Amino acid sequence: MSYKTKQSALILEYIRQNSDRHLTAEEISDGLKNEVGKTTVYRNLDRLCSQGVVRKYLLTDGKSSCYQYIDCDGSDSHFHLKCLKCGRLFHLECEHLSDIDEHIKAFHDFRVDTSRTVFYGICGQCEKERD
Amino acid sequence: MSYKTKQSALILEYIRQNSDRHLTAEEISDGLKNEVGKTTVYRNLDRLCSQGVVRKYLLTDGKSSCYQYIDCDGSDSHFHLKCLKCGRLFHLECEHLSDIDEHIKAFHDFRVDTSRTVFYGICGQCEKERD
DNA sequence: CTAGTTGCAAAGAGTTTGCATGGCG
DNA sequence: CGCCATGCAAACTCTTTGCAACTAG
Repeated sequence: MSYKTKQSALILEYIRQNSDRHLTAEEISDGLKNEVGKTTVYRNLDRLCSQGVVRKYLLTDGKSSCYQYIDCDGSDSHFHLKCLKCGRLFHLECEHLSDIDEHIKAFHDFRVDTSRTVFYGICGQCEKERD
Repeated sequence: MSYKTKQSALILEYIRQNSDRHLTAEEISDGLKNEVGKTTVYRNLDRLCSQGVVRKYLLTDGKSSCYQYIDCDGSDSHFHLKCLKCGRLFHLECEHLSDIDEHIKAFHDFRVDTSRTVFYGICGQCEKERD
């Protein structure tokens, strides 16, 4: 039902090695110069996305979609922090925050999808390096 | 530096009256049928956006941008809840959550921009009407 | 051999830009 | 009257689709 091709292996390897960043389809295609066509990148990302291996995001300011490999996910309730400046994505796992979604469910009658929810802001490093 | 035209007034009025929803440029253009061109909608939204009157969002699943009038914002720290099903946006103001950003700042070295951050999920009403 | 995969080219969708016209102040 | 705003059409960008060639199993 699914073949292992050179291209799909390259794509998966690439997003895995860059799992700390959001990647656009173009960045992936460029990162694998001349080895994988852009169409194939899109199709592979789609498949990986529906398999739950990759997550698709949309930038708040930009135009194109971003994709990111999911290391550690599943039933875990954890949020993401996305730096608007450097673009890095941080995993946020913390006792103090683990019950946010439960609280919102109980008191605000809203079931939060933590995997879709991203906190946007500025990370500590960028804050220091402000220019 | 900026004229009041019939069109810009119509656009502002429309998004104000729909400040509980995210609107696409097309919805606004359609809502004002034959009265404002789509180009003008885009240009007005851009201007309102840079003036801080309107906020631009990108759907997590969709393709087009959404815009929303900002009623009550500024220094206030409050989050938004966006229902992935009905598309409505809810304001989340709550003691229990008001210190989330402070906590993340203090313990996770990340300055959250609450105005940009949206919790995605399913609202109580849609949960009940599940079909 | 068969079915899934690739990649070019073309089609689509959303947004932006160029330019002549129109309207506010 | 001067300057900004409008809106059509065309350009652009990102993504998807059609189709023939290719390749893993």
